[in-house]
Amino acid sequence: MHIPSLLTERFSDALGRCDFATTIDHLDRYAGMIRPAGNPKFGDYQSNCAMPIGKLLPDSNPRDVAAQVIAQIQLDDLCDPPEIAGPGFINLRIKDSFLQTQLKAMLDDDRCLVTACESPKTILLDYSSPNVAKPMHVGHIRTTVIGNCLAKTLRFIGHRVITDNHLGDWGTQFGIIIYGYKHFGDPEIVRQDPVPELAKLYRVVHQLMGYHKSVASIPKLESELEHQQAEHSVAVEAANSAEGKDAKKKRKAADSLAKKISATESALDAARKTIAKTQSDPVMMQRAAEHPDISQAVLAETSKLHAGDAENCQLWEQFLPYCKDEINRVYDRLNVSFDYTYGESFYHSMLADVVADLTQRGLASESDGAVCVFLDQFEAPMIIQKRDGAFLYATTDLATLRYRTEHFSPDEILYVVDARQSEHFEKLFAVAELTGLSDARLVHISFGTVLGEDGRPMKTRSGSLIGLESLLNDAVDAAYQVVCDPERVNKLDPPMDDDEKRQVAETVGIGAIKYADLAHDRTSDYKFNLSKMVALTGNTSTYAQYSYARTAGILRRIGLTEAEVVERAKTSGLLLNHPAERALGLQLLQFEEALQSVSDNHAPNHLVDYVYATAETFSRFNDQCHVMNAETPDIQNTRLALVVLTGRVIKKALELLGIDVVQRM
RNA sequence: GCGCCCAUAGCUCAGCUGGAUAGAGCAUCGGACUUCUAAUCCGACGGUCGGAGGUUCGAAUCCUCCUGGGCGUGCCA
Repeated sequence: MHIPSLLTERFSDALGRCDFATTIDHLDRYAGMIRPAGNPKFGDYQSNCAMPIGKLLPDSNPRDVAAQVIAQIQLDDLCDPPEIAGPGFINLRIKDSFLQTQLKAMLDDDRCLVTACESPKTILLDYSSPNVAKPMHVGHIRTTVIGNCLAKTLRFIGHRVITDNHLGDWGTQFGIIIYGYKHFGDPEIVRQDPVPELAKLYRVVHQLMGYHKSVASIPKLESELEHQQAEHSVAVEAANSAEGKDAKKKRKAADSLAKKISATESALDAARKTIAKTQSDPVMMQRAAEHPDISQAVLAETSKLHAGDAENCQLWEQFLPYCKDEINRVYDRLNVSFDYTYGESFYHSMLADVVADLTQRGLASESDGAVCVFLDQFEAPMIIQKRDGAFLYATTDLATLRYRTEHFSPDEILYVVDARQSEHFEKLFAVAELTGLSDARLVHISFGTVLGEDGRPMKTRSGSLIGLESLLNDAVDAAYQVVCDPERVNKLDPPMDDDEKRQVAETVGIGAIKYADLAHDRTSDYKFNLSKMVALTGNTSTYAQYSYARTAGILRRIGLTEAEVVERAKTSGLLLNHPAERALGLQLLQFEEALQSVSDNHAPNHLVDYVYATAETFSRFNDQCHVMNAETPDIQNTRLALVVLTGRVIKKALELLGIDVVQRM
């Protein structure tokens, strides 16, 4: 049920019958100018087509155009008589009888009256794609949650969706683990308890690498800082002695130097912290002394792996399943899954061929020892093979694109990846175009950064990234505080046992993080605020989940199953008597509009907005329209039907967002 | 230097691709529970949409410039 589409058809017909039909091009563009009414007093929808058409006609005005359209349009079954307002708006109010008929039909439809799209496409979604062997952190939330939501929504709309988690399973992080295992590992412990042990080995080697890197960087940073400070004082003097426009310019230059100084200072600070962390631990200090060239050694282990060294390949094969277990634990908890998990390693054998192919066709060429694809639009080329012969992620992405094109022939490929990589994707898409690698529509679904309270990318106090699991735990703990608040829980009969409490806390806590992420516009950064996310009030998952629980509670209380409610409503019919009933009914029929908008714009926040609006409309209904004390049986049946439909729609919408519901909370 | 992105209420954010008086949520203040869970509902307060021009019936939205922030920028991913 997509009411604007219905209205668009009617307007299309009407416009075609108007006097100006032959003089105006693209009439359908104007027919489609249907929007929800800006204000309830104007009705439910409005058409804005008369204004632009009026502008195109020399001896006519928008209100005349609107009058002519209204004279031609056939809307009797759908709307009350349309009204012209303001400069030429056509205001439309949906007939109650239409809403009632549709809601009745909705009772029998497990798709909540969302029709499958007419021209399904094959859409491949690339999302999540963490590096295995490395703990998942806060940065993985967005790609995972947004990708999951888009995949579910597009699939529900009727597209053929293929999800592929492009794991980083072939990079330096494996060199790290292999090195750690060889030097600090205990085969027995790894055998018995592989997942935490490998994670520990990763942390140890990573810390040692960080330590040496920081030690090496300090003198450089210090001299850089000195240099910058000298430059700065010169610049300040120059600014002070200059006049007019010149002074302003020089002042600006000085300010930009000051900014560079503070950046260098914070880099120094971070390096010192890293060093201090290792220095405070005698065991680690000794290891650091014993492994001075650890970074190079790790790279060497990685190269050996890539070159097919027997021992390293065997270790990689041994460790990979455990690393996958580790991330799968998080996916299980997030309730996220993929059709395919071809990691980077899967494409390893195809990389040389990609380079050879492009070189042979004259599209790639050697430059400074590296193999590059030069693109007119970009200053820097896309490098596909390093001077030392190693391949890069650009190479892997090309190989991946070729494989996906050959095996899935997708109409579209969506890459759900951080906005900071947009230039990489522009280049990748340009190369794909240049080389004819794929005819699919390639889209970078970019997203902003998760920031801390201070507006800086979210980090722990010591400067490291925040682990995803601990974040989830915090959210669940916070949710538990709410769920177990005795004042609330005591109202429930029968009382909640510990098991149910824990389950509700898990569902609410995980939901809170996902919901808050999806609620923001995909492309903007947002500040992560746990206490707001699990808050009891406002636009949170808690509110939506609570609304669902209320619908379930009403049915429980009245002692009827969904099927029984549906049966009753079908025999007695649906009559919208109260404004709150009507508002809720209309809201429920707008589900497809929300999903369409998510799909058109790859914008999950539009679905969040819809969920919130639905929950809000239900709360208002719940406040004003009592079900048990309804004046007549027919009124009660109508309200029960609305309760059931609301429950279904909220549950389905949350499901598409990747969020579960509970029966009571 | 070059490129991309951003600036909306005290705070956190929307704003459906140019439409009517710019909206939510927090926060603040004031109302509403003998009734299906008050995690609710109803009001009030709060904005020169960073600034200046331009495009037109009409601009937070499109164009130009300015200011202030963020990110990226030849061998990491």
